[in-house]
Amino acid sequence: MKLSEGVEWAIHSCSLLAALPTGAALPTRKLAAYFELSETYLAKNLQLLSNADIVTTRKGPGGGYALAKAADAISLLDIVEAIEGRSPCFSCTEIRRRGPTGIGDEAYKRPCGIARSMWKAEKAWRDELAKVSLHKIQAMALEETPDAQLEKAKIWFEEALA
Amino acid sequence: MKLSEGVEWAIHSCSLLAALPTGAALPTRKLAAYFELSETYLAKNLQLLSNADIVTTRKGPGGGYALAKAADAISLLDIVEAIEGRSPCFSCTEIRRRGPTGIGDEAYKRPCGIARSMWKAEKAWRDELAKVSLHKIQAMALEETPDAQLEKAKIWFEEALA
DNA sequence: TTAAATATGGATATATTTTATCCATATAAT
DNA sequence: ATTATATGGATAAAATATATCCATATTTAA
Ligand code: FES
Ligand code: FES
Repeated sequence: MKLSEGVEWAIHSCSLLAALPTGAALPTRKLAAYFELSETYLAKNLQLLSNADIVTTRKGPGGGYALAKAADAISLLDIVEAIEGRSPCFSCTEIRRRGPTGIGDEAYKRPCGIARSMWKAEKAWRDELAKVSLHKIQAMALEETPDAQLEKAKIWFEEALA
Repeated sequence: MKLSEGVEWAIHSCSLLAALPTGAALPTRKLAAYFELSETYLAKNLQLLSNADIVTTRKGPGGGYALAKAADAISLLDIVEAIEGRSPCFSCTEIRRRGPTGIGDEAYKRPCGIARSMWKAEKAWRDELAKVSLHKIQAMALEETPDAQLEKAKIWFEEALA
C-alpha cells in the first residue's frame, strides 16, 4: 500500500500556488522547475487537480495554474482524493460466498464485518486528512523553511511573475 | 493506493483458524480449498503470517497452520502489517530541498509539515485497525453468516479434521 | 525405517499499475 | 498571426503485485 508520488507533488504544488498574489498564475513549466520535477508528468497530476476543481487554469501566454478557492477551503483529503481517486483501499471480494460452504448470493445482505472494519479505519484516515487545510500546510511550511531558502524563493517568485 | 489481495485472504484464513479446536491445524491445501483460492499464492501469504508470529506451523502429515496466540491478542493491524509490511503509505521525498531555492541538507532538521500531517492520518488508520481483534472479526462473521452456510461449514470441518 | 505430507525460501514468470513521454488539438494573450 | 499554454489520448518503460514451480528440510504415521 503506497500512495503515488503524485500526491506529494500535488501538495507541494498547491502549497506554492497558495503563496501567489491574487490574479497571478504559474504554468507547468515553472512549477516543475521550482521543484525540479518532470514537467510532462507533473502536467498529468495538475490535470487531476484541475478536474477536481482544486485549481483553475488559464491557457495562453501568462496563463497557468492558480488555486480555485481559498487555501483554508482546500484540505489534504481533497488533494489526495484528486490524485488517488476515491475508491476504498480495501476491497471486499466476497470470499465468504465462495468455496464448498458458500451459498447463493442473495443470502448475503450487509457488507461483511471484515470490510466494515477496514472501511471504518479508512474513514478515520480520511477524516484526519480532511482536518488539515492547505492553509495550515502552507503556514507550517513558511514557519519551518530556512530563512536562506525564503530569500531565494522571494527572488524566484519576482522573476517568475515578472 | 490499494491494499493487496493477500490482506483479505489472510484475514479470512486467520478467522477460520480461530474456529479450530485446540491442537488442530489446517494445511494450505485445505485452507485454499475452503476459500477456493490459489493454493500456491495463499502459501506465500501464510508464510508472511508465520514470519510475523501470527500463526504457528507444524510440518508433516496432520500438520498445517494454527493461530500462534489467542484470537483476542491478534488485531487487524497485526495481520495487515504482516502482509503489507510496516513502511508508511506516504513517503516524503524531501522535495522541499530541491530546485533552485533549495539549500544544503543540513538546514532541514525536522520532518516537513506535509509528512507529519500525512503520517498523523496514517496513525489514525493504524490505531483504528489495532482496535479490532480477530476475536471480534470471528464473532461478527459467526453472527452474520447464514445458517445454511454454518451447517455446511460444520460438516466441512468434521471432514477436514478427521 | 521408510514413505508420505507438509512448510519454507528461492527463482522465475505473468499481469497489472505506476511513472513518464509524446503529440495533436483547443484556447487565450499579445 | 504568433506564441504560450492546458487538455486528453496514445503509448512506452519501469516497478510492483500476483502466481507458479521447485528443491529442501522437517515431521508424522505406517
Ligand atoms: S468477504 Fe472478504 S472481506 Fe468481505
Ligand atoms: S518535503 Fe515533500 S513531503 Fe516532505
